Amino acid sequence: MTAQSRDDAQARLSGVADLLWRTRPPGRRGPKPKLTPEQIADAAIAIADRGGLPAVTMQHVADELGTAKMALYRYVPGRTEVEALMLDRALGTPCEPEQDAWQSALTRWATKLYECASRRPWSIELIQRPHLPGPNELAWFEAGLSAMGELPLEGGEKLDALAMLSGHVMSIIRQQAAGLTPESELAAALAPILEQRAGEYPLTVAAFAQSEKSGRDGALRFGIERMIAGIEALAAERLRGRQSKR
Amino acid sequence: MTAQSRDDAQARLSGVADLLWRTRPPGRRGPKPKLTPEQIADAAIAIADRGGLPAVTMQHVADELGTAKMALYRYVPGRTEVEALMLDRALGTPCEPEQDAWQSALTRWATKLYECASRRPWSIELIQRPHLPGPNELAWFEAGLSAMGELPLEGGEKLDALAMLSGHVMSIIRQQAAGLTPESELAAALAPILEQRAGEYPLTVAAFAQSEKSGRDGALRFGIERMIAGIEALAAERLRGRQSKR
DNA sequence: AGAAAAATGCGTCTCATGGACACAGTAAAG
DNA sequence: CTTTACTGTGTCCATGAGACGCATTTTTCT
Repeated sequence: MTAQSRDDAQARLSGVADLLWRTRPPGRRGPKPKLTPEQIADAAIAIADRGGLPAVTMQHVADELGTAKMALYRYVPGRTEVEALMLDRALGTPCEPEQDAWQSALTRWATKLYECASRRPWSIELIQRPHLPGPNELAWFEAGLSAMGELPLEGGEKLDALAMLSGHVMSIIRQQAAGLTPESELAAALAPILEQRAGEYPLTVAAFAQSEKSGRDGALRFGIERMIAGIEALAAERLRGRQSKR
Repeated sequence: MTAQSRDDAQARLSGVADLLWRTRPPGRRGPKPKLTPEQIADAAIAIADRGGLPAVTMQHVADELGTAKMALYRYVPGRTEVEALMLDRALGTPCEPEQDAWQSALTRWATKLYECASRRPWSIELIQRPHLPGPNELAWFEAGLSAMGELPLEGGEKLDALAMLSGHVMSIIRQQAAGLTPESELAAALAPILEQRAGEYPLTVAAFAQSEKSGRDGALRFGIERMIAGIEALAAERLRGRQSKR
């Protein structure tokens, strides 16, 4: 990595950090700002909700707000930062943790994450690229850890567990956005290929046929349940180890 | 959806299908083609390996091959199709399934997938967007199903299990690409924020501290093991159900 | 009050990218 | 040897991110 590109990265990161975490001094002199970074983010979100992430261009955002494109750059260093703001606003604050067993708390956490993110499929595109997490993202993290309260795992393992669960949620949302429903064009294009080459992919063809017949739609739940069960097995193992040491 | 956009989608899909699944008639008259779609894909792969997906532009690919940009369009409808070819070539064919217990077979499958995809981080970016799967991608699928051979699950559940495992693998690769290692700029930018706001995110701070101290690096393995354990629990449940019915 | 300083709104330019189109050259088929 | 399908590529256009400069507006300081 060149010194140049490292400096660039640093500059970009501190720009994002300033916006997300508000280290900016409140300007004094000069004309009143007509906009705020938040308004810009909201406009961008509105556009993304209608036309997806690719529709979010500086021009469109400016049109949405009724200003000139270049005016936006007074409030936001560039497109990257707009996306960072969009993401953290879209995530929102996680809901309060109710006090119950870690199994149901974690399940609820993952389910809520799903509900929240699947309302804005573009948000997972953003969250899955390298980025500095914002306040809301960290709050979700904190909430997840809190749900695992008395679970007998190390800190690092809890982080891994959260990564596993959130990764699953996002992967499912992507899958749904891709439209692997039998009606989608994608499935329509794949069907004849699969049919023609059934010999080469016998298990795949069989599995899809069986899955369509029973009309399954529980990939999200299936994954969450298996993961919880897997964590439960580890926890049980740990407890057993503890007892035998005694 | 408008009729226009549906037709566009159809046309794009059939272009990809022709390339990936070779339904093209071999041309006869005229000059010999100087290139093949495969060469183009390989050039694009070389570029992506060096500079990531954004560096893959038609211009760069043409430069790499020593031809003019517009020459590429004789062999490939557009950028989308180049990416589809890149992906399927990058995936390669999955390795032969050895005959052993489904647990180790599935674990090996996921691990191989990891090794293969983490060599080319850009491939997960491609595989995670809506696309028509190519021969190699389907072969991986088939291999995964074959690994689950005698596992007492329905077809749909097996699909869900594969989605869960592959989702985890991809999520881990993304995480590593983002560089959440303590040396990365991203971590360096996050650290002071976390420190300053330790009060708001106590569990997060604690978990990261604990995880750094023990130097954990097993997120991939942790997830795979938990998932296998979770599937195992389900399988055991099924078998118990079967026996009690008898 | 008046001047200086600081901040804003935004027009203009540049550069990269994907892709449409046309035209000339080439090699096989009749 | 003409016809014809197919190839290589130069030209042109639309769209997007962003640098830069300038006029304008407020606040602060003398």
